[in-house]
Amino acid sequence: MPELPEVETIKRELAPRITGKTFSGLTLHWPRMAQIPPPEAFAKQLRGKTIASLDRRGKYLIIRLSSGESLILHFRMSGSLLFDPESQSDPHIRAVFHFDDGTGLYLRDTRKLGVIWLVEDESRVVGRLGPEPLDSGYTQKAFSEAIRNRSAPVKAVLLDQGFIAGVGNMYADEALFAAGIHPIRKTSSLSHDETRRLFIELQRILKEAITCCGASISDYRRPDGRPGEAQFEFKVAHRRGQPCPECSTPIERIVVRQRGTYFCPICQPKGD
DNA sequence: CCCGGAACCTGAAGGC
DNA sequence: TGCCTTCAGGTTCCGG
Repeated sequence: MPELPEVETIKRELAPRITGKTFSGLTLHWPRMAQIPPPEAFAKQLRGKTIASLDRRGKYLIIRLSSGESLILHFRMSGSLLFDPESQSDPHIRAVFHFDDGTGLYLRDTRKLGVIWLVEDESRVVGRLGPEPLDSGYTQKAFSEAIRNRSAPVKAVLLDQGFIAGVGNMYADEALFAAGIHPIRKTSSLSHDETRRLFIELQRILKEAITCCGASISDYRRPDGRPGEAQFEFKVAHRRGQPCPECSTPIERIVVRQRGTYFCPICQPKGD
């Protein structure tokens, strides 16, 4: 599931390979992925345009074109963006972005939930996102003040893309474990020290996952097809029943806001 | 406003 | 072994 570290990895590894290339066509095997413009107009609008730079906002990959437009992709649950893959007839390839030098970008997405846009105004797509957790301008003080103004379970607030951009299920669980906070604690009840620890640990977890090139727990792959390795650093995420690395207590799984949530009942006390 | 739930999807896993 | 059900989760939308 591509979250911030996975999309950041895609951006970093893809940028040197495709910057400067010109789109010559688009094959949409699953047309419904095209949001704006509609599928029948997408290829025509993209053809002939050149890639100026790559960027990321939250879990969105932004491919900026020299025309001023932006090609934006969201991988949702199972998407990967492969550059000239070995198996170009893979049945899970849902779209192919062709370049005029014969190379191409292949969007592989088993569950067909990924979406793409081609827009002049990026804010139509990413305009409601909250701050970037690794933005140097986003301070621990701003995070702490904002999160204490909410009253929902802290896990739910971390997943709210309008509160903070790019944090998904895996890294929310890892950050809460590292900060020693139970996922269903109300944010309004968190102490100043707890919100400070949460901010610091969230940043550390995300940075380390980027260093590991993301987590390949299911379909996610890097543009060259190799898996990431951040999943080997997980202490609670997807580790139900396995011993906590700190205290050996079995990791538990509960459901918070319809999402599987992994935590250590000893290291992350619920309190009252 | 806030929350729960459904829908979108398919492959894997679990139950009997 | 095999059929059927459930689950997985990012986002959006709908209803209470």
